[in-house]
Amino acid sequence: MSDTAPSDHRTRVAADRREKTRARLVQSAIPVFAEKGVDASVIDDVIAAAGVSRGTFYNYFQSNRDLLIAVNHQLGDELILVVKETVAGFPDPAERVAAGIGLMIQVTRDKPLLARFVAKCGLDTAGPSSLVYQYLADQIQKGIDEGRFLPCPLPIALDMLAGATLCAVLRISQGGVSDQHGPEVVNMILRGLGLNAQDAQTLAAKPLPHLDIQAACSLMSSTSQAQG
Amino acid sequence: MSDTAPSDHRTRVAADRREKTRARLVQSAIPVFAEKGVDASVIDDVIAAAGVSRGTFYNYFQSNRDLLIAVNHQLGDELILVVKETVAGFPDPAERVAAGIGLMIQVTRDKPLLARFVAKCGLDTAGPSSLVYQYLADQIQKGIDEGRFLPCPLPIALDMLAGATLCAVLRISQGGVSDQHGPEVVNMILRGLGLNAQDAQTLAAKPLPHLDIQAACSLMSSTSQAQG
Amino acid sequence: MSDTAPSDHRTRVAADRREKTRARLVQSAIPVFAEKGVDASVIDDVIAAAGVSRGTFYNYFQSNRDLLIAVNHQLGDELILVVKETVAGFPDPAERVAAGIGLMIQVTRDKPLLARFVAKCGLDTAGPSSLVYQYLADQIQKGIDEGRFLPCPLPIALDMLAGATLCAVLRISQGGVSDQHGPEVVNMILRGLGLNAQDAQTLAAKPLPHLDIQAACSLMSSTSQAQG
Amino acid sequence: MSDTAPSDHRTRVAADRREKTRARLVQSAIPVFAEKGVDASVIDDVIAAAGVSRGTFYNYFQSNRDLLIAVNHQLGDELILVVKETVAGFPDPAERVAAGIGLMIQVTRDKPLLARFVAKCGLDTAGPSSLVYQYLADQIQKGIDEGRFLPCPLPIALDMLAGATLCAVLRISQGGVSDQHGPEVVNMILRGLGLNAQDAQTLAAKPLPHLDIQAACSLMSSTSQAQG
DNA sequence: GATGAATGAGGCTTCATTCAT
DNA sequence: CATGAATGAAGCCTCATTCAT
Repeated sequence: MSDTAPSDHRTRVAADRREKTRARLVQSAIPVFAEKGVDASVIDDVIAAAGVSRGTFYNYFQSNRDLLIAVNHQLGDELILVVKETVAGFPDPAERVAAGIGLMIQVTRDKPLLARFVAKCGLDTAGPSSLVYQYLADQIQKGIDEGRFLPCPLPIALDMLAGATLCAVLRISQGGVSDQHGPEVVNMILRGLGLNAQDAQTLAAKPLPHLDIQAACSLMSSTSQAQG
Repeated sequence: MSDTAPSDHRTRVAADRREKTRARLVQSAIPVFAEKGVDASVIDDVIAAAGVSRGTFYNYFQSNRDLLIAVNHQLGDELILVVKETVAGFPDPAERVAAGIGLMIQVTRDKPLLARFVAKCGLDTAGPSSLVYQYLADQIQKGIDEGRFLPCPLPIALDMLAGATLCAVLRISQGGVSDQHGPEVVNMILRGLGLNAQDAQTLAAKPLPHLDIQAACSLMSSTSQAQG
Repeated sequence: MSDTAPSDHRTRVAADRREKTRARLVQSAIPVFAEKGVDASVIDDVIAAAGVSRGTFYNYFQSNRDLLIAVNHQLGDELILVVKETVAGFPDPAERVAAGIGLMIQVTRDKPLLARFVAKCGLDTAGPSSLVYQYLADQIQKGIDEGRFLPCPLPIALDMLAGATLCAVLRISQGGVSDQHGPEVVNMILRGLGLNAQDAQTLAAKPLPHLDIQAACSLMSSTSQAQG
Repeated sequence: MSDTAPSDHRTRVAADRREKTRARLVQSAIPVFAEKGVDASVIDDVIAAAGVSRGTFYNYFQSNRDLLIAVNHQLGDELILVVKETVAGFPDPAERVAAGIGLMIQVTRDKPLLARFVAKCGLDTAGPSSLVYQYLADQIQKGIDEGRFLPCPLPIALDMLAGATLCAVLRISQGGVSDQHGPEVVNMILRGLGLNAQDAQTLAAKPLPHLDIQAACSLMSSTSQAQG
């Protein structure tokens, strides 16, 4: 009967198991990178946290660096995707940017572990090849085209935006910032992009749309667990 | 006794030699940190470059970290001091900030080694305790008080400024940026701080004052040597 | 019962498949041993080449070593058997030895893979227990008894013979030897065994009988394939 | 006073220490290679035997292989040199070869450790670049030129000679050979090279000259110690 | 029988640091 | 003070072997 495709069954079961173990490793890696940084020796901690053997790690990742890339992909790209969808409804590119940055900062406020991860790994991680850069570049270009932002070379706008956000997250990860931190950062960035003070203020102060992060990001559950 | 004088002499000679060896070590460390980053294994390369023995290194620095701190102190603080003096003549705080950031970016353009060092070590290094942060905070506060900048929490302004500048330097360290890169960055930062577009543009476009960096920074000679 | 026949059939089919998989493994192992040597890590390469899973390997061989033994058996013993048959027609033991060694060297010339295998594994493999030693001992003893060879302790003759041949094969495996290499080696060995220079020369120069190696050795096909 | 050249003194003391440690490592390595073979993992045993730390090993040798090369150099080249001198007095190249091989075999009989080393590492070790090959090639060529040996390609003579000797040593290392083993091997080799049976027999039977091996070979003491 | 994920012992290598000279 | 050999903890990585499916 069900003997028809035993190899198919076995194959699928194996693939499932593989995927699960891989996910366990990636998830376990986040707090470790968050604590020790990009260049640290990480494998021992990760396999301990994931509860797998040393050898198993090397069945999935060739190195430290490989693992970091996987984590970045999952964290970074999943995050940007959900933010992107959430702000897609806004017709004004300036508002999309404002809400996008605001949401990013909000998420890191809610998930201290994530904040620390970004603080430790952000620069090495969020290189120009990442989705974040791609997406932001698009938005800024549109904003310039539509006359919302003042014309300027994209890289410079991106750097300002990314740099300011990164430093903000860094500060958040060290604790003790007010609820207004996010909006203030957004405000300043918008002015930098060329909005007048009034518009920047107004956009930055708008309530953020709801972000269903659990639904979108496989890794978020663990990050909140790990830090309450 | 008659021992006083010769002993003094010997002491002074010894102190001189001590200082020289220490300087050699610090200088040799810069390219190594610039190439390998903050967390890398560094001592072997440094002592090789400085031409001293392993043991000697530990006569001057207790550890890796110690050395990095020394390098940062020398590079960062010396740099900020000379910039500070150079821009002290401007009565307008906005212009002081503009010229200051412009000069910083200019220096990293002229000294690729320095750019790489900042790119690799900047975040770890230029913490809020550094002179840079102290000085900038002052300037921004004054700018706000004098109505040149829009009011905002200092940390946020500092983060934007530092983040944008750091990312700019990072980009410079990777090469291929135009001569207008610095001014554009300054322009955007000034707008972020609250200048209107016209003023920001004007200030950012002003020619930078001359910076006699050789005179001020003991380490600059080596950095330029190493990179032509 | 009526179960007898189908079960027999199934059994036979299963046994066939077993034998086939085992042969695939042994064959795949030859180039790996030839390249990496006796002590190297081998299993991964072998199962990859054979296209079977890790687990399957252990259904056939208990260990690395087991596999090597199987390969040796197949390669060594099959080879000696066909050589033995081929030279069985010669009445003169000296001629049997001459032709035997000549054929061995010829085969390694034609099959570089085999040469490399012998070069890497020969000493470990061709111990005194192997068929080769058994057979050669017989022949030499007969040669002594018939007065063709000078009397001497068998082990010494065997060592000289095996050592000279092994080194010759090693050299062949490194390439660049002339067609006369085999005959010259045989010539020298025969002299060592006690033939006079003239007889040695004559026997060594005789054309070798044809050896139908494909017919006799299950593994030869693959070895030639692998090396063209 | 003696303070004139303190650095010279220090330097020499250090160099002495270095040389001693290196020698300890090389010596300790011989029995390990002899027991475990060329390809084995050897470092742990060697450092244990030498009583140095893991790190120290890497101060002297980059790898397993490096160490083997050093051992070979010391053992092989020192041995060939002393043998060479010992037989230099004989005017007849055939006698030089006979005595040389005889001495080699004798030494391995007297030093079981050495025999086992050669047995395990000989083929990998005594490549054509070694002094042994160089020296033997010279002798054989001279023998041919003087008409003592029959003309033949040098590589073939070398291979026969080396192969036969190597196998003889292998057998010796397994124990239980008679005192006549050496002479018999020499006898057969000489015949192979083209001496007539009578001359070969006579030369092989001659008593060997005395070899003061302790005096010549720095490592011999330890090898005999280690094996009584 | 076949599969392949998981294992973990075993070996390798680096490098900050110490210390006798 | 300078030297540089020695240290050894700390990480890295491989691969023969097991075992649930």
